[in-house]
Parts: sequence; C-alpha cells; structure tokens
Amino acid sequence: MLQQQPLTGNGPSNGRGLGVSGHPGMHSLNSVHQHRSDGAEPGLDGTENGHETRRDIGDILQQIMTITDQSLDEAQAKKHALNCHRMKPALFSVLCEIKEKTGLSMRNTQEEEPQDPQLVRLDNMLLAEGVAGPEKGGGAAAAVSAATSSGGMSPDSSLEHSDYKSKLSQIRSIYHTELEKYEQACTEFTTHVMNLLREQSRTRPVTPREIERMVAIIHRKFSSIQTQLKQSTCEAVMILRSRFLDARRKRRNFSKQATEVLNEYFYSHLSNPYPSEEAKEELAKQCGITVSQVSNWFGNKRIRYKKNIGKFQEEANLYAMKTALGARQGEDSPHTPNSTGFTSDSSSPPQHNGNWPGRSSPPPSPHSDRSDNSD
DNA sequence: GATCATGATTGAGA
DNA sequence: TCTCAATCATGATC
Repeated sequence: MLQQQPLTGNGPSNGRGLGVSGHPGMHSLNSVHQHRSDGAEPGLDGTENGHETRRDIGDILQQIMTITDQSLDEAQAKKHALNCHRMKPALFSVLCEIKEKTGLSMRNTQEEEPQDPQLVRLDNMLLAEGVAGPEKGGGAAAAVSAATSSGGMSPDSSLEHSDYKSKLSQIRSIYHTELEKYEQACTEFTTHVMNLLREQSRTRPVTPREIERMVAIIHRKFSSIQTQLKQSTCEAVMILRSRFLDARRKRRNFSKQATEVLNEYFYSHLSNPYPSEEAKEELAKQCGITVSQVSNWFGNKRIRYKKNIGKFQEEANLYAMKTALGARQGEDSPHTPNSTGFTSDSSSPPQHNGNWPGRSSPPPSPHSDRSDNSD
C-alpha cells in the first residue's frame, strides 16, 4: 500500500571523512557530484566551481528556510524551483544520511502497544449487550429474561420488551452511525497525511516506516475518540438496563390468576400460613413468579390480614367456599379443580384470630406442609 | 390529584 | 435465615 519513494542514489554514507561544513553527511555531496553524468567538476575543492557549489548550497538552504514565510503561490513556485535545482539530489542524499543516523534513536520507540484493557472491557460489554457485533438481540434477550425471572410476566411485559428493544436498537443505530463516521474520518485523514508525506518525500526523505508510524499515531488518536464513544454508549445501555430491570420502579401487580392461587393457599392454610420451601417453589411455578416473591407475598398477606381481619373475612369465606367446592368436586371426578395442588386444612370457613405462632414459639414445623395437615 | 392497594425493601429480633 | 413490622414506591381507581 505504501509506495516506496524515490530514494535511489541516496544511500547511507560509507562513514569515511567529513563533509565541507564539517557535517558528517556532507561528504555525500562530494560523492554525488563525483558521479555526475554531465562530467562537470564537482567543486568543493577551493576552485571557482567549488565556490559556485557553496553558493548553490547556501541558496537552496536559504530557500528552504524561508519557504514557510511565503505565500502559498510563492511557496508553490519555490517548491518547483527547488525540485528542479541541480543541487537537489545531493541535498536529498545528505538529508537521507542524517535521517539514517537520527532515525536509530526512534526505532525502539514504536513497539506494539498492548491493547487497552479498558477498551477490551467496553468492547466485551457492547458485544454482550448486543450493541456491537451482529444484531441478534442477545443483550436485549438477556435483559428481558433477567427481568422476567425476577418478576411476574404480566400481559404488558411484552410491551416493555419491545420498548426496551426499540430503545436498545436506537442506541445501537446511533453507535454504529458514529462509529462509521469516525472510521471514515480516520481513513480520510490518514489518506490525506499519507499523500502529504508522499508529496514531502520529493524534497525530503520519508521512509515507509515513518509513514507507518504516522498512520499508527493517527489511528491511536481516533481510537481514543472511539473509546469515548464506546464509554458513553455503555453508560446509555446501563441506564436503560437499570430502568428496565429496577423492579421497584416498575412494580407490576401479579396476575389475577397468580393472586388467586396464592390466596387459595393462604386461606386454606389459614391456621398456619407458612408454606414450606417446596410449597413456595410449587406456588412460584404456578404463579410464574419467584420464590422470594412468594415469600414477600405471604409476609405481606399475614401482616395485613392480622392487622385487619374484619376486612379480609369476606375474602376468607369466599376462598374457603371455593376450596370446599373444589374438594367435593375432586371426590366426584379424577380432576381436582384445586389448582394449587396442595392439600387443604380448611374445608370450612376460616376461623383465625390472627395470632399465628411467631419466631419466639415456632409451630411444630412452620415451614412444612406436614403441620398444615395436622391441624 | 387524592386515596387505596400492593409488591418490594429494610432493620430488628429470634 | 426467616419472620415481623414499618416503610417506600408504584399501580389502580375514583
């Protein structure tokens, strides 16, 4: 890709002798002039030709030194004049030699840098969230599944999912647009700089290694901008995710069916409404909620029932009747209408004064259904 | 917007 | 670790 610039005839010095001005590279001027095909005297020997050559060198150096002070048009014209100057190959050779020497010090400065760990983290996160990489909804699906596993699947949860997905897709779209812009800008800028270096290589030696180094610098700069973009994209995803997953912010009532199942169990075990771990798991499965949600529900229910038994009496009677009806139908048919699948300890209207045994005097087995069936 | 209902959280107690 | 009790935060209803 990188074109080797015309550096022929500008090889390194053989290390012998000093140039006219005492500069170690100046002897190249001699060598170049000694091999001039036009057969002219190389000068630098104290003769008139030598004086002329010095004037030429002085002239060309002066022109180079002052070129930046001139207008663009003047500079262009001067550049052309310099390119055609008869001393240009010699000067070029000297510059090559100097560069060869000074270049040694920077050879070890461009070792391959290890990949930025922060960038790796950001990349991984964007990939996991489904923002980077192929669009497959992986991150969205993960977030959705996490949300649904921590809460009940309400009918409008699919609406939330689509909302989350559309917002994530927006973020993804913005991210890719910006990324494309950065990459395009990087490419354009790199091409521009490379062209500039090629142009400059006509008047000064520019090695391919130098061009590579410059390209690497440009890429590093653009990479840091990309890191910022990735960082802000990650933040946006995190905010979206926390909003979507924050159960407290997005509290949803359990489905009617789930509440029915829980109430049924509660009132049919009113004398000891402490479901065992297995019972909780079964209830959770039936209701499509988590075990901890079942525990929360029973905790709240016990407290609120105890606080206001009168208010819950009607509800209690209703569920007791349902349970009794279910039990009777269960005797008539092999299919039990009792959807809880648990045995009932109360086929008659609930009789409870709200004083369940507390932790201070626990029931025989407050976390086991065995006790439920014994009372 | 006020009020009630309800799921979640928190701190204390056993 | 579980439960209770208080409280918070949000949804539902009027």
